[in-house]
Amino acid sequence: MLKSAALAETPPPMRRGRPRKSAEERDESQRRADLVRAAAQLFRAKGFDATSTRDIAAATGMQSGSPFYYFESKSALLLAVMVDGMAQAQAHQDAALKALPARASARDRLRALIRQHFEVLLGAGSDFIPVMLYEWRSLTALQREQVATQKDSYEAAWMPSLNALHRTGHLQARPAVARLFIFGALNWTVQWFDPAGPRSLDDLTEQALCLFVGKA
Amino acid sequence: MLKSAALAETPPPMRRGRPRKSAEERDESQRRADLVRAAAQLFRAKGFDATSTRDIAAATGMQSGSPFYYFESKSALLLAVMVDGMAQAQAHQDAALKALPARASARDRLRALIRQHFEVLLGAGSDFIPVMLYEWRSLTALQREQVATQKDSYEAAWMPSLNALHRTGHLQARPAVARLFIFGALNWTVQWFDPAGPRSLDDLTEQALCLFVGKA
DNA sequence: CCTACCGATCGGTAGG
DNA sequence: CCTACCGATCGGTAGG
Repeated sequence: MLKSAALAETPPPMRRGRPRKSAEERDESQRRADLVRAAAQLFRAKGFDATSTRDIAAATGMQSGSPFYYFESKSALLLAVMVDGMAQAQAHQDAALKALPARASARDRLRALIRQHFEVLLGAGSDFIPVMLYEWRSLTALQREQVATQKDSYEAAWMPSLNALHRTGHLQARPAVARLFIFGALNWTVQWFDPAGPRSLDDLTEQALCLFVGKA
Repeated sequence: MLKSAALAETPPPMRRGRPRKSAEERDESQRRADLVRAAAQLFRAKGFDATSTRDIAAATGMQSGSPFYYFESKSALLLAVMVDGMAQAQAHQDAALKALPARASARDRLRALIRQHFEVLLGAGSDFIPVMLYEWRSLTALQREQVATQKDSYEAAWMPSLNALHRTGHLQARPAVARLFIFGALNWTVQWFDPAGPRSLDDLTEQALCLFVGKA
């Protein structure tokens, strides 16, 4: 039962009543979350294939066979990293849009989207999305569909802003292709951005905005 | 001797005199090129770690141990793919720039650079550069330096055009950051572009140009 | 180049 | 969750 929940990755049921989980349940889901976090970090640092389930176990303080108590396969663990990551990214994006004034301009909306995307991509402890971007290949076709649905919904939220900016002539490429190029430009930053370097995420955001839709 | 040549990856010496290579030498360098091409294709399709040297041997019609007669390690084979790929890309880029009219505008120069980059990235049988872009991690630090030098030189050729377009106000982001974003946008196309799809490389080029520096 | 082989590592499982 | 283990695969080598 725990194992199938791991696959479907639905958040815990959140019933209204008081005693939600026994102590053991909380322990188990905590251990499970530890595994996902350690996996995300290792997959990002060394790649999926180069990371052994023993590495992940050790990073979580377990013995070699124990991750398979929580996940039915190494690949299910990878899926969990991606699904959790996309769910977090979507939540952040929703919050960022909701925090915007109702009459914010398309430019301001795009800025907010770019800024929060950088946060999720380059912020401290953000290994989930980079893993999703660079380890597609290691998913089965079925798993890929599942994550693709989340990704499509995440990216679709950008289209209203892009369409509006295209209408006003600020975005000069066709919005559908522009979206692909823009995500490419932003996602590629994980290859070169140095959090310890001189550039801030705010600066990066402003430069990206200038590049795609010009100044002011 | 063959092995060290494989590491340094210098093209065959090309002496002036007549009998350049014996038949065996030509055979050997042909077999070597076969290995590099097969490796590039497999590394791209399945990734470096998921490709065994046995896969590569089989794709070249050899037995399992034979690739090690030509390359001292699997990693040396990966390096060869990248070094050969960058050398080809650089040659194409030089040719594309030389084919331009002497008084071509900065916009035309950038268009030519983008167009030829797409060719090298997405054209038929172009597995070398995608491998270089997505298998960095599998190189040793020393190997990485070697390829980085080639890549720096390749990308440096874009700066005059970007600087000029910045001066005239067509490129609104700082050229140094713009270059990073632009290569991200272009390189990311290997993730989504379908050569069998409706979009042509010419169309893609024009849309990219519009996105970064606007129309006309 | 092939044949035959080695040592190491890996994902995964049984049984508790 | 741990212990103990299996079968498979892999990079690489010796010896011709």
